[in-house]
Amino acid sequence: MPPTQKELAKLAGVSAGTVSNVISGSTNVSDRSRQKVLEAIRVLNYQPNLIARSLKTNRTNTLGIVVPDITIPFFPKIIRGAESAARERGYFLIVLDSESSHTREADMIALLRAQRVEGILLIPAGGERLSPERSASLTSNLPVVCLDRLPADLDVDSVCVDDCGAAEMGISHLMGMGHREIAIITGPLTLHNEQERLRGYRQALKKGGIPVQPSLIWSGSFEQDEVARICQNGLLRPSGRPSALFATNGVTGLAALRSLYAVGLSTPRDFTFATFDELTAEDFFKPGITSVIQPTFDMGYRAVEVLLKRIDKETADGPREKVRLPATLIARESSNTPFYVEPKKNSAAIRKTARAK
Amino acid sequence: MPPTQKELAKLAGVSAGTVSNVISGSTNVSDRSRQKVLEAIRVLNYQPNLIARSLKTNRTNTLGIVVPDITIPFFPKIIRGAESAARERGYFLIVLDSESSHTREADMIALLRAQRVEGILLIPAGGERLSPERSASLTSNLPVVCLDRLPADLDVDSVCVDDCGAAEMGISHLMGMGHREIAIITGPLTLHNEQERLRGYRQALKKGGIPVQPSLIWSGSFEQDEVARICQNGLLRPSGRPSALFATNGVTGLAALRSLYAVGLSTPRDFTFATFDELTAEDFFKPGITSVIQPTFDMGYRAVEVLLKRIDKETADGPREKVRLPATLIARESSNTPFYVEPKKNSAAIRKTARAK
DNA sequence: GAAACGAAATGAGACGTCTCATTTCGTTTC
DNA sequence: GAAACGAAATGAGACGTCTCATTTCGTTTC
Repeated sequence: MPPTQKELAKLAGVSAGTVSNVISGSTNVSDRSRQKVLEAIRVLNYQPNLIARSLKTNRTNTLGIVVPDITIPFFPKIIRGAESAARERGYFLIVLDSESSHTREADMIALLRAQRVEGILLIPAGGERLSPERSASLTSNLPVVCLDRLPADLDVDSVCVDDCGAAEMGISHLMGMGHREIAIITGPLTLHNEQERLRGYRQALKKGGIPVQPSLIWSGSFEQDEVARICQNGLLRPSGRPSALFATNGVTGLAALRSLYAVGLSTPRDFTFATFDELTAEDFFKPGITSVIQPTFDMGYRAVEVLLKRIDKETADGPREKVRLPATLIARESSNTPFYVEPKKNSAAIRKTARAK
Repeated sequence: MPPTQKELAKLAGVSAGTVSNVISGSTNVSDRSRQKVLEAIRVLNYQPNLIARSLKTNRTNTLGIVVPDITIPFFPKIIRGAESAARERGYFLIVLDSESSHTREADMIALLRAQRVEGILLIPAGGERLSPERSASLTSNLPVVCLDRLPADLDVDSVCVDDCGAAEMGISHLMGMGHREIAIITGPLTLHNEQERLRGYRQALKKGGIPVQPSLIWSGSFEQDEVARICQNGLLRPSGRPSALFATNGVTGLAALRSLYAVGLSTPRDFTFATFDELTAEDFFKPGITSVIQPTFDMGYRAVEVLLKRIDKETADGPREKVRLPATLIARESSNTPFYVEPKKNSAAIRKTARAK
């Protein structure tokens, strides 16, 4: 059994209260007593029992983060940022994985609550929703900051990228390269951020005076097979293959690339491509893939800041924070070739690709 | 404040002891009392305070895992396996990141210890070592299972891949394709597993009757710049470029590929390549990269099994377990072209590459 | 040197839970 | 119906820490 303060007190020849005062840094301790206690700590290799302390102080100095799938590289990057901010402020961060299941997510939150964490960072799972009452009760009296994906029906603090604007930037880039037939493939549209990104697509087209074609909106999934099916369907549209494809997240984007490669199409030869998120080892992909990059570290970092503000009694009553961070576009080979459409000769548009060089 | 058992007792009209008996599942409770308590739990939305329970029972049902860098995809996969095994047995898993620093690793372990986790999975940080006494004291009275990287000076339970055998398999594969001048690039050789993989290299060459050339052993690093320097140096050897390169881990392997691409060399055109570990989105790399794949999920899963065996009073005294799991080789385009060496004509070997159609 | 004062030290009590010895209760047996 | 018995319920005490009211101590002041 690890040593306790009582044993320290005995060894140092002072009372247990004095030991506690030394450890918690009270000033009303004489140098002589402090030295004796510190010596005892050294001798017994004492480490405070944080569990007992938490029980008494009702503080755990611990935050929790629940992510949908820790094996998707996007999330560990956010965790890194969150952990950094937490540590700087003297908090621990417990990482849990909901495996993209709302049920499991509820379990994880209940667990963190039972562990008496002081607040939670939540990247909501996709899939089936809990009833609103259920999810409200899960987080009642517990500060929660949502990251990346925002629950439609919950009014909470949140940190994410300016999804609409970021998508618009990506699409504008493609339009700037001369594309007019730009398909978009999304993740599940039950996710709020996916909806926003789709909105950004519409917005960009509108600004560019290009009509939105329903046959170019491929509303998608995170599943490889499903994405493959969607791509196949999309390619079959009567007016032919689009010249460019934009994916609203890295998982779907990678799945789409795989599917298209599988049927013999490659970028940039057969289609121009850009995607949300950095595909891992992106600078190594041949060809390089144009990406809309989210500031993952900052997202985690900022989210902890917002959460701690909510936890702090002084500032807990502030208005809901909705942090929107800007994304960055990195243009690479998959999209940086200008694309020209010849003036219509007959009903079928004729496309040609001209390579600069 | 969340409701307590005392409040439950008041509402249900029974004593606090009975409430506790219901919650902890004792049998000596009448159905009538049990129903009343359960009803009270429902009404108050009671959740047990795990902190208070832990203080009393001296059990936390929590394990910790410390990884060097959660953003390296290899580690989250291990975490997934560990979390799975832990959950099945009713344990929670706290994930911490040592950021490859031994000092920070020590802090993380101290933290977990103060949190009174029941055991630790440790993937040791590289870099500067702590003194043996220090690291021994860190883990005294606390079950620890080391994963992947084994500390040379600590006798602990461990789970890792058969590093030597796995490397031998990779090298044999290259030899089987006709290569005789095979360079190996490693991570820091302070890591035990890197040493073992290098040993596998020597062993494979020995069995194949090929002499080991010091100029083909590029002892390396995880840092991109350092790896680039090492590759450059390696290429300058008097007897010319090796025909094949084997990397002993994914991080170094990816860095090496980048460096070589940067100087205009590509695989498989200019050199044959294989590496430990799956490079993320590997099936998407062009060309596909031959990999020695570690059973990451299983490693995490097995490690928790070993750890729990050590925690369980019944089996805590068993002999040290040294689990060695087999790796798998997946041959892809970067290495699956047979390579022929023409019989020596003069002192300088003439190489030629024949591509099977 | 007694009184006054502030600093230092003490020790009781509590955080929410579980355990276990003790008490209460209901049923069975003769 | 009293005695015996086992099941059910109770309540005191403890886990290790912190807090805070109280006490002790040492120094200063007149």
